[in-house]
Amino acid sequence: MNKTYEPQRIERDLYEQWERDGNFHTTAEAAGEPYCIVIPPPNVTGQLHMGHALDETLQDILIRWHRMKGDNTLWMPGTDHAGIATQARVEEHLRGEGTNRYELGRTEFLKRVWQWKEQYGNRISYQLRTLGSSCDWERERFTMDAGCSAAVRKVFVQLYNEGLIYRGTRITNWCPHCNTALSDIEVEHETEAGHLWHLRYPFADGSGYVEVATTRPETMLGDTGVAVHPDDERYKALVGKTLILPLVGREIPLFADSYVDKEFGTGAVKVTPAHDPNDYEMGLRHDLPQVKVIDNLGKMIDVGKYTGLDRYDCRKQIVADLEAGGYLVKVENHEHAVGHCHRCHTTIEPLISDQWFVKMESLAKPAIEAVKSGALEFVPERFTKIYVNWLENIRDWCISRQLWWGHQIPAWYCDDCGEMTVSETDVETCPHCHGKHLRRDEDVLDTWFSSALWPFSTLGYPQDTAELRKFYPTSVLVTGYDIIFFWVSRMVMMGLKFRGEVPFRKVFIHGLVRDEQGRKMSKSLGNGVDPVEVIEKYGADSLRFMLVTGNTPGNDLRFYWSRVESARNFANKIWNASRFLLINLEENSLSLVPSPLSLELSDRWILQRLSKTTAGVTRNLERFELGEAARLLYEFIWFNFCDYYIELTKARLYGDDAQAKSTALFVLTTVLEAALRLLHPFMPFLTEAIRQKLPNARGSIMLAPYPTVEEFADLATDDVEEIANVIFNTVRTIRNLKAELGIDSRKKAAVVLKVTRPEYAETLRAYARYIDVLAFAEPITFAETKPEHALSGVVDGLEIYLPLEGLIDVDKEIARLGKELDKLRKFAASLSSKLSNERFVSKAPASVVEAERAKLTAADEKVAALEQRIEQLKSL
RNA sequence: GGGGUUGUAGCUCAGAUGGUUAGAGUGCCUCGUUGACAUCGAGGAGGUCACAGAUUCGAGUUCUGUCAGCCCCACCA
Repeated sequence: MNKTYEPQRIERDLYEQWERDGNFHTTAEAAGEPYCIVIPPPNVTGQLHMGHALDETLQDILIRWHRMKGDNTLWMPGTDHAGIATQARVEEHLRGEGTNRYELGRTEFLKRVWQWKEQYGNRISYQLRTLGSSCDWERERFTMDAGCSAAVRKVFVQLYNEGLIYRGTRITNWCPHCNTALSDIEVEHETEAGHLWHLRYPFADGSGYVEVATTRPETMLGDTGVAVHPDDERYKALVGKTLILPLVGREIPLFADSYVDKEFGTGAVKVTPAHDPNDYEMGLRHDLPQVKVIDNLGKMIDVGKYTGLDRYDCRKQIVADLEAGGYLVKVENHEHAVGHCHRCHTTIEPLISDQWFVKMESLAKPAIEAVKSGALEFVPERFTKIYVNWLENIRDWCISRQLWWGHQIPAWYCDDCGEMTVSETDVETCPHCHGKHLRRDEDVLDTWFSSALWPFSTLGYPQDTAELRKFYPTSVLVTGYDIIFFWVSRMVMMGLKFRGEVPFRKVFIHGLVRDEQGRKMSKSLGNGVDPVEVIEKYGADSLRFMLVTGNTPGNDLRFYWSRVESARNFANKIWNASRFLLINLEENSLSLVPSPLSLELSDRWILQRLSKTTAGVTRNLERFELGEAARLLYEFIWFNFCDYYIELTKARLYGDDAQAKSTALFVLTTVLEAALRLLHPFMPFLTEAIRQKLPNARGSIMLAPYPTVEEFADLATDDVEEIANVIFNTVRTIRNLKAELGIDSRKKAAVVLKVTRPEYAETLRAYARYIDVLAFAEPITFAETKPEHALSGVVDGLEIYLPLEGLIDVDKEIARLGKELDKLRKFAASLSSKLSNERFVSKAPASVVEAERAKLTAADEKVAALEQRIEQLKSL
């Protein structure tokens, strides 16, 4: 066994062993309560980033914990076809080859995307493996595999038949760069510094003009009206008159609509129904023509000399021309929210086009009901509100995308009779006219449409499979807060609609991983840390431990290399503690179970601590407080087991008493083995590697039972924490005193103890050797008197003296003790004032009052001891 | 314009149901190479828990307000 833990040497082998042995796999028929998590499918051609690493780690912890608990545990893996992202990637690649998708044609292009998928599709799965993710890889799915595609078809057709999917001409968010429509949530609004142009629109009869204000002057080419508020006194008399659109010469009406805000700008709004969602609505209300002046690529069309200009170049030109024509009144600075494409960040252009939509209202209602009834729970709870608020204000979902990579919409148009047919199976003959001239709708579905079905499509839907019956609803969904709207809410709606039950009982939400400065990790900033690199350097366990500790559910966390190192140090500490045990086991080929078992104080203490740690870890896992659970383990292993317990076994291990030796080895092994099992969900590789070397363990740790308090009930019988703490406090005090005098911590010092609390006397005498060992003291002397030339300290129940004739500066010692005394007196005073407060004594629970009294007694004892001591020193 | 969230040691963060003299990691200072571990051990400095009120015997923890930061949602041109 090497002196340092080297994860690189073992992780791959262990993972392969687990996978080969089928440890990740389960069946619907297996024993145990079903516990299932479906993975948030990463982009099939993407690569692992820190966000995945966090997401996977949390899931793997829950999965491994439940598997060890004996549940029938399934972690369903898979990938997402990621329509726009993947298509854009391949298109970029084609550009490098000097071609494009239009040149290739749809069929050939799709072939290329599938090839691309074959080439890069496994990368992410293998990267997940390096993290230790215990997914049931035999069941790996893809959103465009046959089963998921069948699910998509079935759901689409049923929703269409029920009137919940419809096709319509609407104004939608359009990305001129991606050249497709987007749903509302794919648009990111950002406030930008822009301008407000005030323009003059003259009346046709020459009786002056109306001044309008706009942030987008170029759209004036498509204006078909000007609107004012019906109650606006400034314009009341003018409503109904005709205006002449500058530069164009078109006659447009001045009309009244209550949408207009009298206070904003001039109170008059130019109306461009084809290029603004609000204007579109007003246009419908007032029967205005829709004049389209911007095309799908953001270029001007059908506008004379402006035709072909990019929308922003056109803006400059228009403003110049308006100014030249005397139509520009003024330009103001104006901050306003502008929509950008969620993927490429291009400014969104609202355009009128034919799209497919899902009617959301009736689907949203049960999804809201699900959280109100408790069928679905968010962890942390605050995300419930965000979810409900979004669903309550939901608008129809535009699901068609003008892409080629994705689930093509199953709708066919007949060129003979003009009818449309929506069908689960491909249509070759028009059911209306029996014509053969059918064209399939070219659009594909929003990627999130298939993701919405993920919890049941991966379990076999539309087939009625054993898995679906066993594991649906799944137990927990683990995901970031950034996709609650995109994904979580839609899964809930679809799950309720098509399975009649929520897709998961709980949603465990986590935050984003940020860089050291708290910035979001992003490609463009180049500040992302590659988890694969972290794993190569420090091992998966260190990365996992770093990701899960030091933060709290739902909150963002920062990535620090120093925190990875700290986790690595922890791994190394465990490695070396294990090495210590293994070395000693080897040197003592003793029976592991001593007979009779003769536990001493330190054994009972560590077993008690193990039992309490088990309870704490379990409680925190149950509450999804994974970081707290990990912290408890860290403290137990490092501070209790390594710092104290291991040190205390050395006397026995290096001594001659075979039975004592055997007991120590037994307890060491028992505690370490249990701690490894407790830690396994967090650090799977290290714990497996070590446990395989232990004599009292067989089989993989991942299939071993998770520790319970009951497991240690026979060993951890009595609570010895109080006396143990007295001993440890004594140790700390002696160490302090030595440091005070500049004595090397490893240099042995003589120590005299004066026990003031009789109930401690016997135990302290019996275990005084613990103090020798931990504090590097000469064998302890017990005395009834206070040695004169000595440093002194007090802890509950005893006084401590380090006799150092000749080395003690009495005045300095008096001053030091005086300071100590002051602190104690203050503490005692605050306690006694609290206890003399009648309302405290009468209203606080008896146990609290009792505890405070005990503290006061102890403090008073110490005060008295210090006072005596100071008097004694003064009299010298 | 709504909603959420954060403000605790130099830095990053923990602190269930209100009740130890408020903790950890990291950084800093002083010591330390007898064999589990220098990826370590011992000790230390460092915090009026953003501010102001309220509730309570008791508030880092509950409530209200203020200030500061971050995030999400939203069709004022």
